[in-house]
Formats: sequence, C-alpha cells, structure tokens
Amino acid sequence: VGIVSNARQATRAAVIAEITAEARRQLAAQGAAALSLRAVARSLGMASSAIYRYVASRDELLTILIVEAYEALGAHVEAAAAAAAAAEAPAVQQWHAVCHAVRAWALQHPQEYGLLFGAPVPGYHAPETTVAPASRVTRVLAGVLLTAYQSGQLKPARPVPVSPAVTADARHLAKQMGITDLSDSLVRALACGLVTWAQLFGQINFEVFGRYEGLVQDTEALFEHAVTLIAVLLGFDPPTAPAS
Amino acid sequence: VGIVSNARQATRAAVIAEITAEARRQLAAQGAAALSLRAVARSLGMASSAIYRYVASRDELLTILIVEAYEALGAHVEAAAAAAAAAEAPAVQQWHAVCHAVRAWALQHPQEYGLLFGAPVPGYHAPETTVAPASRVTRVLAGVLLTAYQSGQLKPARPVPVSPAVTADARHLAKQMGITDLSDSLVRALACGLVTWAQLFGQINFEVFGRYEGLVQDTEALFEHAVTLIAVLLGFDPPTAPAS
DNA sequence: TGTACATCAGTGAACGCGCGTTCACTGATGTAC
DNA sequence: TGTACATCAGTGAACGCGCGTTCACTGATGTAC
Repeated sequence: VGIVSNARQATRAAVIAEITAEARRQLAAQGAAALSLRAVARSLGMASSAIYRYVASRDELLTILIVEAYEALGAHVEAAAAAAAAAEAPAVQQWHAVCHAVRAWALQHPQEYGLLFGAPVPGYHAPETTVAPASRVTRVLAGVLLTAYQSGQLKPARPVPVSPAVTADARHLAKQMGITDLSDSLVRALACGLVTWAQLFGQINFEVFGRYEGLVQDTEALFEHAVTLIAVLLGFDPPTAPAS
Repeated sequence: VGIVSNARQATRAAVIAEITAEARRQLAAQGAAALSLRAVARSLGMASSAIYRYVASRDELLTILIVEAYEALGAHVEAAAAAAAAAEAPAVQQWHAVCHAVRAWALQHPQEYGLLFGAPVPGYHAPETTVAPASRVTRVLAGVLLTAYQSGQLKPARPVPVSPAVTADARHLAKQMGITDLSDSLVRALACGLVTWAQLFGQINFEVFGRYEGLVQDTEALFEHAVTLIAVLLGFDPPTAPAS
C-alpha cells in the first residue's frame, strides 16, 4: 500500500504491455489459432511459466487482445468521425469517412479484424468484458446516421414496409439506446441501419478474406461504390455527378 | 485392370466416404481448427497411419471438406432456384427463395459455412480445385438476377454513377461470364450485383457468427427485411403491402 | 480348378514436435519497526 | 540508518496431452497362368 508499490505496479503494467504487444505481433503474423503462451514467453526471453504471473490463461490473453482490437478500431473510427465533423463536412461525407476508416483499419490489421468479425474461435466464449468495447464502432456509425437524420440530411427514401417482428426488435433497440422517439419513420430507419451495419462489414469481409481475389482489381473503388449504394439505401440523396 | 479391381475401387471409395463423413462430423462439432487425422482414424476404429492410404495429408482432407461443402451449398441453392422457377414465381420471389436457401444452409451447417465464408484457415491455401465448386452458388444468384433483368422485371431503379475503375472490373467480369452486352446499364447492374453479393453474405455472417445475439430476437424477420432492401437496391419494384 | 505371384489395406511403433498448466524453489525488491 | 520479515517476479523441471507423418511389416485380396 506504500508509495513504492506503485513502482512495482508500474513495472508490472509495463510487462503486461510487452506481453500483449508480442501476442499481438504473433496474432498478426500467424492468426489467432496459432497464438500460444509458450511462444510469447520464448520471444520475450522468459520462462513459459513466468507468463502466468501476468495472465491467468490463454483464454484471458485472447480476451485482452480482442478488447484491445475493439478499442483500437473504435479509436481509429472515432478519430475519423471527429475529423469529418470538425471539417463540417456534409453528413454523407461523414458517412463515407467512417466507412472508409473501418475498412482501412481492417486491411491494416486483417488477423485482428478476423478475430473480431470472422468466425468465432472454437472453444472460446467471449466474456461480457468485450461487449462495451465492441459497441464503440457501432456507436460512431449510429451517431453519424442519427445526427444526419436529425439535421434532415437523411430521410428514408423509399418507405419499405417493416414487419411486426422487425418493428418489435427496432423498438427494443431504440429503448436500449435511450431514444424515446418511436415514430414509424425512426423504426424504419433503425431496421435499415441494422441491415446496413451487416452490409458494411460484409463488404469488408469479402475484401479482407480474399473473396474478391481474381475477380475485382480495384477493391477500393468497389468499396466506395458499395458505400454509395448503402448511402442511397439509407436515404441520403444519390450522387448525380460521376464518382471520382 | 480386371473386373474385380472395380470392387476394390468401390470399397476404397466407400472408405473415403466414411472418412470424409466422420471428418465432416468433427468439423461440425468442433470447428476446422480442431480437425485432426488422428481423431478421425480413432472414431473409425483404424490406426492413425491407415488414413494415409486414402488421404495424402491433413490439408488435402480440408480441401475435400471445403469442396464438399461448396457442392452441398450449391446443390441446396440450385434446388431452391429450380423449385421457384418451376412454380413460375415472379423474379423477386425467386430472388427471395435463393437468398433464404443460402441462409438456411448456413444456419444448419455453421462450421462448414464458417470454413467457406469466415476468415481463411491460417497456413492453408486453397488450391484451384475449389474455384469451380465455389462459383456454383454465385452462378445461381447471378442467374436469377440475369433472367429477371432480361425479362424486364429488374431495371436499375436509381442509376447510381459508376466510377471508371469499377466499370473496368465489371467489363472484365462480363467477359469472363461470356456476356457480350456491355451497355452502361448492364455495367451498373453488375457493379450492383458485386456489392449485393457481399451484402447477402454479410447479413448471414452476422447471424451465423452471433453478432446479432442479444440485439435482435427474430433474425429471420430481419433477414427477410434485408433481402427486401437489397431487392430494392437491385432494382426490383419495392413491396407496397406490409410484409408478412 | 489350383497354384505362384503381385498388389494393396491395415498395423503398431516410433520420431519429433508443441502445447497449457502446475509446483516447489531461488532471489530480489519492498515494508515496518 | 539498519535489520528482520513479507511479498512477489521469475526459474526450471515436470505432467500429460495431442498432433502429423514415416516406415518396416503382416495378411488378405485379387491376378495370371
């Protein structure tokens, strides 16, 4: 409880940081399945048993990596959103900015992205600790759309009817987000948002997981097109001039 | 080369079938990463070395499983398309039918689906053998849209401008598919198709990989909504009556 | 039909590897008087 | 400031496990005369 024990805690935190950094390196190099505590210890020049002073188990290390990845992605996308907002860009451009930010991070960290958005690691079940960090990106995406909606720049273009079951889920979701306005148009917007959320990550999945390989050369241009199409679906005004 | 050697070949084929069946069972139970030749041999009551009379390596077994999964999914979706076509359903309904068929198969075989559409297995690179089976589903999806397009039931609703890079890729793709009509509207349709292709699987990914867990109760209803939205994006007439 | 030979399925032991995790132990670092 | 004690980082050996793959070998099954 003394002053110096803070020093101990500091070095302790530093070692944990080294461990997670090395683990992240191995994750990036060989994927989550190949991640091993022994290999991390070896790279750090310490006995394999020493790791257990800092990390309870392999699963806990995986959880740490997942949380860190969510936070990194969240911070990256938040920064992009903040920059676009600071430049007072129109809402559509803000939407494009955050989408491209997600994609850029995913392409730079394919294995971490796969850990977050690929098939779940078998035998591992994510604890509740990961829920909050995971919602960070989602919050940014929803925030951009919500302010666009509130500023009138986003209006449901084609009122596609929503089934009762989807309406119920949308209402439930609105309550969770603390939204009191439960108008039909907002329900539609939420349902549309849920779908476009999956569409955005579907687009990135195809690119990161190599499903466009050999079919599409300029995947960035296609992504830009996809984001534009999704924007139209969301209710942004469609572009008229040819895209760059 | 004799008659009876066919009998040998037949029993040989039967054993291979048993091996792949058991491998598929283990894949379904514990995922691709946990698949092991020894475990398969154990379950079949044979020595671990005996497997090598039938399968060259673990990677080859994985390849076989991938090809089989692609074929199974392809056959499933083809059957759904054929049934919808035989019933002379309107093109939108055929589109819905094939989408729901993909989803149904994915939910019934989540691990196999993950093997095909999740993050690639690290250290494994799919040989060219998998390309043809993989294109089977895609061909069905493209076929449904193409006939809808040709019968006039599908017309690009909002002509969203397509960038030169995407146009080039679309043209290239059209040539690969043996399509000679390279009109602007077809280029737009192809670009849109590429995007909706990823969107469809993105939607299924979110459901199979559990990303909607705790957020959406009725995932089937949401999927139905997603397919409808994608249909609108593709250029089908939007539904007017409330969805079921 | 019977016999000598070739083919092939299947065995069991072994090689060499890596893994997660535990445990008794050694030193160093900090704490309290 | 100095000393006795407690805390904690880090070690090395070990347990028990499973894996992919190879290899010399045994029998059974088919083949050719």
